[in-house]
Amino acid sequence: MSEEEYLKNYNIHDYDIPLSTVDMAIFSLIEGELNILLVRRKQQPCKGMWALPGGFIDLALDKTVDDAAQRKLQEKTGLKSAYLEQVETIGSPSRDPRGWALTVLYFALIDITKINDNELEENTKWLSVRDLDQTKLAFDHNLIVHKALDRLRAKACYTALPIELMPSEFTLSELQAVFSTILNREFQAKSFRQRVLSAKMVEETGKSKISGKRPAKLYRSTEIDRDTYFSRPLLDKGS
Amino acid sequence: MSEEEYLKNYNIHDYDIPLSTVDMAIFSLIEGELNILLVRRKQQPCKGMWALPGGFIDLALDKTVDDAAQRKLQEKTGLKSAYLEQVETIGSPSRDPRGWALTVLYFALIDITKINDNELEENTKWLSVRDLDQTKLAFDHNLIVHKALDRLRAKACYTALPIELMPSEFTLSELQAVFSTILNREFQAKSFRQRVLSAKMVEETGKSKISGKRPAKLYRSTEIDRDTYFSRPLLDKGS
DNA sequence: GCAATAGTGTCTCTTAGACAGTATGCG
DNA sequence: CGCATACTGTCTAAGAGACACTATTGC
Repeated sequence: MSEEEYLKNYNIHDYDIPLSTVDMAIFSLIEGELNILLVRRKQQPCKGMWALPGGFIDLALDKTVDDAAQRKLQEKTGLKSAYLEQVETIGSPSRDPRGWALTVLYFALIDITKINDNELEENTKWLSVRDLDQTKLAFDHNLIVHKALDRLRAKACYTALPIELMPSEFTLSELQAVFSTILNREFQAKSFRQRVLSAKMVEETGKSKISGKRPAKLYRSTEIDRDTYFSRPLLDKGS
Repeated sequence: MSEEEYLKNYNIHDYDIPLSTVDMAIFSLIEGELNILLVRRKQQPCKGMWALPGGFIDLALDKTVDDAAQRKLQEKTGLKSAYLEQVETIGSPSRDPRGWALTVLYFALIDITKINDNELEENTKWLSVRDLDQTKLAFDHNLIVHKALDRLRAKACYTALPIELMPSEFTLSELQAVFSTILNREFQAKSFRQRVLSAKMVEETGKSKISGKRPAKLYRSTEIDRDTYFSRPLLDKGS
């Protein structure tokens, strides 16, 4: 049989295949806390429960899996661009009552100041990651949100990824506070500044932020930051 | 409508969903070279071409995606255990002529001395990764094998992962040679030994390997190696 | 002894962390 | 001025790389 004949007779609906979704762990910083976006499920299954934003890959709309993630991000936040990274794909027959379900988990880091509150859909809320363990989410979302968090924390140890959570201009004290929040440890101002400056992860804007006390220089992120590593990792194995 | 009613009426075959596969980049060391396992496709599509081992997730056999990867590994190599890591999930409407196809890519690191050659299926071969670019593989497998290689190389910069390619006992000179092969750079014996020993990635067996010249101490991998980081990465950004 | 491979002593350089000290704003 | 926050000077310690050196085998 030729490939052509084979394809003519091939019908995907003849096979049992998993249902395929994308789930998004969308993180932002609100009042110094790491938050994650949740949506209340409007439809069965798990109707009424809080869940990660996500949904089926749309074979007509999505040219890649990343496209599906991008589309979900835009549907829920209105944002066309943000840092997006695939974390892991999880599948099992028991995680969705409809059957063997496979989901591609992404995390997104967004600058909360870019969000118009009126662009947020109804039945949508930000939850501090501190409160995650007291919140029962739909499906296995409690589990997978931790996978996304673990990835974010791991990457924060050796890259400047948390910069993606910042507004376009920020002070180094603010950035240091963000790393402290994510990694749950304190840093010395001297060595923190040395790290991010010598790795050229940020550059001066020339402007300053006047906030009552001594003005702080404002920085912006450079282009080269996503896969720029610290010369030594911010070891955090202990905590 | 209750969840129960909803599920009763739900039929996955009513929807257009991607076909879902697992692909395996199985690496081993043969004569000091990193090799990858390829199989010649027995069936349409791409019949007769060399491809990564892989196949459909079997909803009856596989309880997780990792199970599917594990099953494929065993079918092709006979190995029940090996280091297995999910790399990335790739999907698009064009990568498989049968339709929108989603594949979960894994890499496996195996100790070649554990393979019985007669357990290898027919139409299976090891290819040196050096020769990959001269070999046209089925589907987008040239592309995705590079994703697996990139992951392996990135992890070799900061973890002891290449130990998984070694036999159960090995000398530090041999291990150093493996890192050199993978990362394509030389290392100083002094600092290399210092790194792996101080990170407690290996321990002495008490035995020695007599290979003509001065005997070399034999080491085995410790339990803690997979996510143990070097205190500073083996920077390799240049090459 | 010699060749070859295994493994070490020691110096230098870079960088993280500690911590005290200086700088610059406001009231 | 005092206070708070921003930022720096300087010392110490750890670890990586360079490289010469020693160690242990077979022949």
